[in-house]
Amino acid sequence: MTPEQLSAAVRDALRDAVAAGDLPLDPADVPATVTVERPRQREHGDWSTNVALQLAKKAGLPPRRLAEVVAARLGRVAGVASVDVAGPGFLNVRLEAGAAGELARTIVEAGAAFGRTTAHAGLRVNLEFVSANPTGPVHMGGTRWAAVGDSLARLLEATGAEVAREYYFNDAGGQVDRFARSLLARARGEAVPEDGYGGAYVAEIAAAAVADARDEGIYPLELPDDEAQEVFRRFGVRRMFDEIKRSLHDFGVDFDVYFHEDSLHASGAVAHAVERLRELGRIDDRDGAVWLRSTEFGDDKDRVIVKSDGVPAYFAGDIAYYLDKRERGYDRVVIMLGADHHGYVGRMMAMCAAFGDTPGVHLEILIGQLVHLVRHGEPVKMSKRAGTVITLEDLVEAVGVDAARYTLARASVDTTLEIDLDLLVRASNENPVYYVQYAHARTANVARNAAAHGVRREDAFAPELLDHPSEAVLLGLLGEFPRLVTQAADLREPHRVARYLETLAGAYHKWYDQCRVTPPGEEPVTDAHRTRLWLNDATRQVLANGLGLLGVTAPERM
RNA sequence: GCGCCCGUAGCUCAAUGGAUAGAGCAUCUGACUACGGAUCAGAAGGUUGGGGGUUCGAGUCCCUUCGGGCGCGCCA
Repeated sequence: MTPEQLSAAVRDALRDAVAAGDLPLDPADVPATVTVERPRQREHGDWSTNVALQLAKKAGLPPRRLAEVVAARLGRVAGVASVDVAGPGFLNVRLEAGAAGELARTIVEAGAAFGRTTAHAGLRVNLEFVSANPTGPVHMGGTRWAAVGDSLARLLEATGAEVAREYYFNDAGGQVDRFARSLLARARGEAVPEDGYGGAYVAEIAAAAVADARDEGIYPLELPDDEAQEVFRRFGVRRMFDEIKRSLHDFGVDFDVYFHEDSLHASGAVAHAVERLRELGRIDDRDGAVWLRSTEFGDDKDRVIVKSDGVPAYFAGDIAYYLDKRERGYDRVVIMLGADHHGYVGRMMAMCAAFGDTPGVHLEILIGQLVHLVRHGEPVKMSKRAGTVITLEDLVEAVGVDAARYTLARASVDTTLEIDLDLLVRASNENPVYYVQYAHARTANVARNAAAHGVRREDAFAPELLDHPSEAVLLGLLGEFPRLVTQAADLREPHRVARYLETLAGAYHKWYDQCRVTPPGEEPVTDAHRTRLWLNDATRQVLANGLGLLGVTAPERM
């Protein structure tokens, strides 16, 4: 019996009790879906619901009385072994071993599809993340978003949504000019300007840009400053961007769309967006500039979108970009930003409302806290100027893709994450990812071993034999997976998947320690062994599916 | 000054308003001549920064206070 089936059974018991006149409730007050959860304490049963506590006030009954009425009816449902009323009015349900064990076959037969839902079927989501400027390699903040964002995309896809992963390539404006000047200086063997970019990569990119230009018959070092700078801007940014794309690809993250800020201006999208806002009456012309009256939509001040010198402000690009995404047909525009950009949220939401959309629905902005690095017990000071930035590639080189992605994805983005580089490098085997991966490798090993000893799934499936306490725990966790996926997608919290996998891996290791799939020595193979192989393979499937949602490999051997 | 995020075990972090706040690491004690010991069993470790409030029930919601991080431009 799945939790969904149990939830429906509780609801039906409530409805029947109301219809029979046993409960003084309006039928409309019976919730369509009753929340069923796994109690923390095992003694509280396989599943628990607080529905009696929630309905007590409406029914005008003490919660326990109401719970007892439901318990009497629920106890007669096939597959339910017992129902207890506990504490202030919780209903604690125990399932019969056979009803619970059936899940093992359900999972094996569903395969990779187990955990996929239709919760967001039909929803078109545009998910923008990383979007690091092409003036340097991806640093830790961007790396965190790469891991979390890609995982969120996978989660949304698993719940039926159509997701576009998008990267906003910020190639207009002053930062890129400063980068070009730095490249030029390095190519000439000079020091970079005061406001420029340091770091060894600048010289490397500069050299590559010179080579790329030469291939097209251009020799920037023989050109006057302004022309040379333009050459470095063009070739240098392209090189840098290729580097960024490659490092993300090696990290397992590929984008569907790389959107160039430049193109918004070239295509007239900025002008189009301003025109649209003007039609809607959201625009003021003041002091020679064009303003968005964002204060009418909750912003703390109005915002300039075209400066008095006629140049669009940076914000104009974001406005045009948002409108462009909406016009491309996305129901949800989700943008992931670092905490250092959270001051931007107010004007973005105001802009969304100014277009007549609903902030928080059509536009969603997820703020992730920064990643702090520690080495030798001291915070690592990072400076783009000094070139002491720890990059995505540094992290991968230190611990590998799996451990890096897992470490970043297992914490809530609300947490300012602290990563100790010494610990990560020296004790990388202690990363929880190995605990989970080892559980998967172990399931594979158990299956190999079973095959070698003639334990075959197709010979028997007797779920009532999965009656060991560790099997009840394992089955309960396996049954939670689809709801966990939906919850993690709804809340935009991929870290819940990682935490779940750690719990599942723990339950599996414990089960492995207590229940054998292959009989020891010369003992005969029984239906219990064969049925446990189903459970082993079901666990393997869920571990693999879960790791897949995090973009982490599920190894057969370690 | 205003705004957002955070404060939970020695450390890094979990916990839809639910029952006795959990993992990993670190520390200590145990377990295979049995499917891989990257495992398992156990011990120890907490006034969830402090104080009020709402609720049958608060780490979670509200108010207040302390501490930390980040932001508040006709920069991008």
